[in-house]
This record gives sequence, structure tokens and C-alpha cells, in this order.
Amino acid sequence: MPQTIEFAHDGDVSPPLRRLGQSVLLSTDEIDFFENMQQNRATYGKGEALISEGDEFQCCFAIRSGWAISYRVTMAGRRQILSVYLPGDFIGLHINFHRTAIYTVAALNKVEAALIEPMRLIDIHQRYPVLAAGLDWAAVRSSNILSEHNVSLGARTAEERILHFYLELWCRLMLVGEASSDGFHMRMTQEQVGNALGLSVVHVNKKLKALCREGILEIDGRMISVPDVRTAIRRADFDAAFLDTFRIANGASNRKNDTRDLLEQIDELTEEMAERRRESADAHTSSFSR
Amino acid sequence: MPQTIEFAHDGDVSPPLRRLGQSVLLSTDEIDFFENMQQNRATYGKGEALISEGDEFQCCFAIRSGWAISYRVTMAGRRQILSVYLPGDFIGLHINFHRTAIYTVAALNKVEAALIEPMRLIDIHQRYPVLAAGLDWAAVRSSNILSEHNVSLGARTAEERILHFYLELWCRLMLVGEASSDGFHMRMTQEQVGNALGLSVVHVNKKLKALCREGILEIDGRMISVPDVRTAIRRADFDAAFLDTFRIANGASNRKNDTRDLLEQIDELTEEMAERRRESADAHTSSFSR
DNA sequence: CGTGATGTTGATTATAATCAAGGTCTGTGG
DNA sequence: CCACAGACCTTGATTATAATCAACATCACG
Repeated sequence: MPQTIEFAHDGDVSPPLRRLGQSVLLSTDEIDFFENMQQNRATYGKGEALISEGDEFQCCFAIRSGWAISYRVTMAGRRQILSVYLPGDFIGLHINFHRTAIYTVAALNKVEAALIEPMRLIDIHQRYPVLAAGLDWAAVRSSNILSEHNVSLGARTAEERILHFYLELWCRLMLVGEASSDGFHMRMTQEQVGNALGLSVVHVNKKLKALCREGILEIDGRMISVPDVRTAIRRADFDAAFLDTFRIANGASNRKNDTRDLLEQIDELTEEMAERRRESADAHTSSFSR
Repeated sequence: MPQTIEFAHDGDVSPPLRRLGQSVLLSTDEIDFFENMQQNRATYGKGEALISEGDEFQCCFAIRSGWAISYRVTMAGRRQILSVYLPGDFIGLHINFHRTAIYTVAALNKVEAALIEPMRLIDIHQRYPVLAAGLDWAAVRSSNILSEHNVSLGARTAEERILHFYLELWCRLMLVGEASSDGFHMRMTQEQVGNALGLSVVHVNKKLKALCREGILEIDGRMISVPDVRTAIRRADFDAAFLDTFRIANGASNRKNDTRDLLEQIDELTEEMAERRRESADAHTSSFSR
């Protein structure tokens, strides 16, 4: 009940709350508490570090606007981007006790974040179980995204990786109302995409061009659109299950209808893919080796 | 206080408890509760699935003995191993609410696991905060390991990946008393190593041989040893920070001294590496682009 | 024994990195 | 208003890395 009231005007809701509200049914009490909790804010300019490798996590961040990335640099000097944080995402959840960061987090463009002290998180777990479940859920989701990236890096071709990555960003942005069925605004350079996908800039560029020539992607400056979602999903081996899009499709929301429809469509395609994958997995062998 | 008593005879302690005891100081109450919680057990034969992709997680697992892996299969038929679960590890932590698994978990050899229902986990979070913190910690660690694999897959050469992986397993096994400074028993085939590292069997084999020829690894059947830890760590770009080995080095334990010494030594080397990495990161540029 | 799983090796091919050079666009200061 | 610098994108040529293909060796086990 409180949900529909709140969601009647999505615009008044902070992106982090919107994300939580999608996976969990919050009471007005919890909503108030959570929104009030975001008073303590900070903004970061392009390239500025929110956390540096080796530092101690002082608190958790909830992104209210802008994009951020986490990355590590190998001794050979190669940079690996580990995750991309979009509006509504949390950074450093479950840092109840001080821990040193094993990666750096930096703003890709101007970022506004709410700072959430560890005490608050403990509070939540004791007093607001549903809200706590939502946060746990967010942590699990980010772990799932990490797993999916592992699959991309280890078992997909350059083309699949790139397409998969763009589809993932598109879906995640739609879920927080920052993209429509028309496409999305890409805020990473091709070099950064390469650093996320373990590919060189040059290779990213060439495959991107090839995808455009084939009509699978459309790129106009930094605007990305996907003319034929169905083939794109197939070509990318994209299975949206790891993003939990389906939960939203069922929940009430005043999200523009075309966006919701598209997400639903993607979920259906995902189902098909999953089935086909199960079949081929069976065909592989009875045991699990190879 | 209770900790030293318990740890006076490590052998009587379940591997999962041992792992938790390393990161958190448990009371006798919590220890009793946790050990009693593991009555409900199951064993799985080689290749048997603990969880299948698409299934709903019914409960969380705590590995008491044996090795397990989680993996996904792409539509192209490539298998990507996401994580390796060793004795003392948890699978599916933070599954308070039912979720469908996005990967399959299968036993590599005979596995004995304790089944922990979601209710128990909620119990723990309400009644045993320290134990809960230990479990949270374990979840964060497994996420960190996943991140490290991302770095390997995206930014390290085949040789580095392989060496890094072997060093990781060795350290993790030492932490639960399943390996010594002499080396460890490898329970994965080269094909499985390839599936974990995004490499073909053939390539794994060749690089492994090359590492042996160079005297960096010694392989006798399935026994692996590392003659010169220092160079191995350097060659692998190995930074043990993601495994939290240091915590143990400080804690009381009757682990064989040579093993503890070795872990301490590895942590020191890790520190050196981290410093050098920070320097080169600074040298890179003031801003973060490239 | 023979069969299947695993490890080993060389030859060939494919994929992506690296190198090199130029192009476009944007913001800045003269 | 123009010249310039810096960031980003684009393209072709060359090289390196790892995949694939194809045998064969070894071992454990029924």
C-alpha cells in the first residue's frame, strides 16, 4: 500500500530508494528513515576518487546521480575496471567493521553520493528488517553482476562481451529511469570499455564499428540504441536473470510503459535463452566434465 | 579467551568454524551454537550437483570436507568456473529470501556439507552479532576473490593467471590446515583450471610445463609445490590482501609454525607489492584516465 | 586387457594486442 | 574569430598470444 503511494511520484524518490523499492516492499516508516539517512552527502568531480586502494572504508556510499567505477591496476600497468556504479547503486555495503579497500573507486563524471556510516547499517539490520533485506539483496545483486562479468571475460568473444556490456548498462539504467526504450547515454570512453572488458581500445573500436555496420547497435555520439533487441540479445548471449529485472515488471510503478514493456520482453527472451542453455547443457554430457 | 581454548585443539573444530574464528572473536556460546547448527548434513559424490542453475536456493551450505565449484555454461557451450569452494567455505550465504541460482554448484570430489536453513541465518543475525559479522565477512571475502579473478581474466597473461590461481589455492588451503609450506594436493584437472581461467586445456598444460622447467612450480602427480615463493609471487602479480591472511597471522592458533611463518612472509611480500603498485599508479598520471 | 579420463606435444589458425598515423571535436587563450 | 592543445575516436599494418586440431602417452580401474 505505502509503495503505490510513494511510487505515484517516482521523481520525488531518491534513486537508491527506488532501487530498494523494486526488490522489497517497504513501509512508510522505513522509507522515511532511509530518505532521511541520506542527508550527509558529498559530490565528486570527474576522475576524483571516492575510495583509494589501500585506504580504509569509512562508510558506505549510495549513488544519487552520476556514474562511478571501481578498478585495480596490475603491476604490469594494466587497468581492470571491476564494476560500474550507476544511480541507485551502493558501494561498500556490508562494511560493518573497518576494512581496507582492495580497489579504487572513482567518479566518471560529476557524482553525488549519500554517505552512510556503518552504524546506520547496523541500525537498519536491527530495526528495519525489510529494508535490511533490500540492502542484502543489493549486495547479492552486485556480486551476481561480478559473476556475469567473469563469464564474459573468461568465456565470451570480444563481440559478445561488448554487446553484453552495453545491454547490461541499458537494462540497469532503465531500471532506475535513466534510459528509455530509445537507448541510453553512454558515459564511458571506449578505452574505459576496453579496461572493463579486458580488450584494447583499438579492438573495442573495431568491433563496435562492425556491430554498427551490421545494424545491431546504433551509435550517435554518446547515445546508444539497439534497433533489434531480439537479435542483439541472442548475439550477446545475454540472460537478464542476474539483474532481477523481472521483479520490477511485476511491481507497481509509474515507469513509462514502453520501458516496462521492453524490460518484460527482455525477460521473456531471457527465459527462452535459459531453456536453450539447459538443453545444450544436458546434451553436453551426463556428468559435468566438459 | 574461549578462542584459545578452542584453538588448542584445532582438529576438533569444524572447518567452517575455524574459518570464522580467524576473522572474528567468538564466544563459547556462539561456538556451541554454530557447531550444533551443522547437524543437518549431506554428502555429494564426484560431479554431483549441490545446486543447479535455475533452481531455487533452499539453504546455505558450509563445506566441511572436499572441493566444489560453481560454473555457468554459455550458449556457445563454453564453461566458465566462477568459484572454487574449499573446506570451511560457505555457499549461498545471504540467501534469506528464496532466490533462483544463476549458476550450478557441483562437487569436484566427495563433499560433505552442512545445510544451513535461511531461518538459522536470520536467527544468527538477531542473537549472535559477532557470529553474524563473521558470516558477513565471509561473504565479502568471496566477493573479493571474485574481483581478483576478474583482474586475472581481464588483465593478466596466461602465465600470471595460472600461477596466481595456484598461489591463491595454496594460501586458502593453508588457512584451513589443508596444505603446508611443502605444497598442496591439487584436486582440479588441467581442463578445469582452463575453464576457471578462460584458457584452453592445451595452453594451460604448456604454460604449466614451462613454469616447471623454470623451476617456479614443482608438480608431482597432483602434488604442487612452490620452490621459490618470492619469485612466484612476483611473477604472478600476487597480492594476498584479498584473502585476509594477515588476520590469522596475528591470531592465536596451533597451526604448524612453518605454515604460519610462510603466510606471514607472503603477507610481507604482499605489502611490498602493494607499495610498488601504488608508486606505479601515481607515475601513471595525476588524473585516472590511463 | 581395454576403455575412458587425463596429460603431453607439435603444427596450424584465429583472435586480439601493439604500433603508427591521422581525424574529429571541444574548450581555451590570444 | 582563429589557433592550439588535449581527449577521444578511427583505420591499416604488423606481431603476439592463445585457440584449435590432431596425435599419442599414461594411468586407473573394472
